[in-house]
Amino acid sequence: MVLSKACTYGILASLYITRETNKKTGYVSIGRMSKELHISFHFLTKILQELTSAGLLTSMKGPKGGVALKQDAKDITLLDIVIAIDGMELFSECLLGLPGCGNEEPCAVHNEWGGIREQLYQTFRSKTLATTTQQIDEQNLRFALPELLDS
Amino acid sequence: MVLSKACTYGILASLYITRETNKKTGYVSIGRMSKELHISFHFLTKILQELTSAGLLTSMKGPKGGVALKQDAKDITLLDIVIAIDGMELFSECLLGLPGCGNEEPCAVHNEWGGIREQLYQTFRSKTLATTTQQIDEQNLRFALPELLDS
DNA sequence: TTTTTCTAAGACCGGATTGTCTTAAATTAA
DNA sequence: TTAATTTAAGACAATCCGGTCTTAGAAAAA
Ligand code: FES
Ligand code: FES
Repeated sequence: MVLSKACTYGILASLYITRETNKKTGYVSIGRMSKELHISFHFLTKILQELTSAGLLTSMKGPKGGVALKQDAKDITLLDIVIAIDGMELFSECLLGLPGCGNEEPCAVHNEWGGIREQLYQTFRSKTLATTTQQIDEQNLRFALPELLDS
Repeated sequence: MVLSKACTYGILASLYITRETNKKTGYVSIGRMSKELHISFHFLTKILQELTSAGLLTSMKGPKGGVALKQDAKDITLLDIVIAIDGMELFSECLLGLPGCGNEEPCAVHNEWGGIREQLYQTFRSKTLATTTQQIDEQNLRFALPELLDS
């Protein structure tokens, strides 16, 4: 898996928060969010805490509490979220697992991987929460896990 | 990590076997290989068994035994090795972890990820053990883990 | 003030991956 | 035939990740 599950959940949750913020002001309840995205409440809470301590979200306890974007949606990129949860490794590591990926000691796939990795980086960097939620609305894109039906 | 550690070891080992085969004929000792690549002998053995049962390698027990390529080095691609160990998931999964990646129900990064994923696929597919070892020799590329120095 | 509704924090468990070890079996060499 | 060398197979431990649960603490509502 390219991104950890925690990271994908963090992205989906951030998009959800952005969309809710567009509708009404105030904090978004984690409980409600976990139900609508079909993500475990406690697990989601842990992930959002990471985003909060990374300075991307703010939180408020108590009734009417929840989480909210700390910055404007157009100033937070998907890259910010990826880095906050998974770190920078994806964008600096050798595809063959050799230590110290770089042009000094390239491995057999370094040339190709360097370019691909850069595209991945620019993709995340160019997508802000604002532009991405706009695309979701305009093109009816998916941004939530499906309801899991117990057999 | 994009590829599992087992998968990167499998690629490095396959390249090693190919290079040794170019020098002399016969089987390549796993014990010697594990020493030169600095990969745990038993772990490497397990990985090579997977490649053997996938039909990419053959093995022989006893003195003068070891592993050898089952097919010609120009007929085995890095993609064959990746698929044998990690499977096809990398090349079909949604970057945001949503089930059923496809054009019918795209997520917010599907367009970009689709192209990037395809480049990754074609990179592995276009590199055979023969062409890759040739590049390694011509360009002095890395293909082994560094010796780990115990502090 | 008291209760209710929330997030914060962290202990805890299960499964997958990584890595080690032991034993068995096959082949060669003495 | 016997001993040495090598892979095969699988048990086993350690670590990480995903996920659950419990308790604490803050804020609002009653
Ligand atoms: S050294 Fe391997 S990808 Fe850069
Ligand atoms: S649906 Fe997400 S990458 Fe294809």
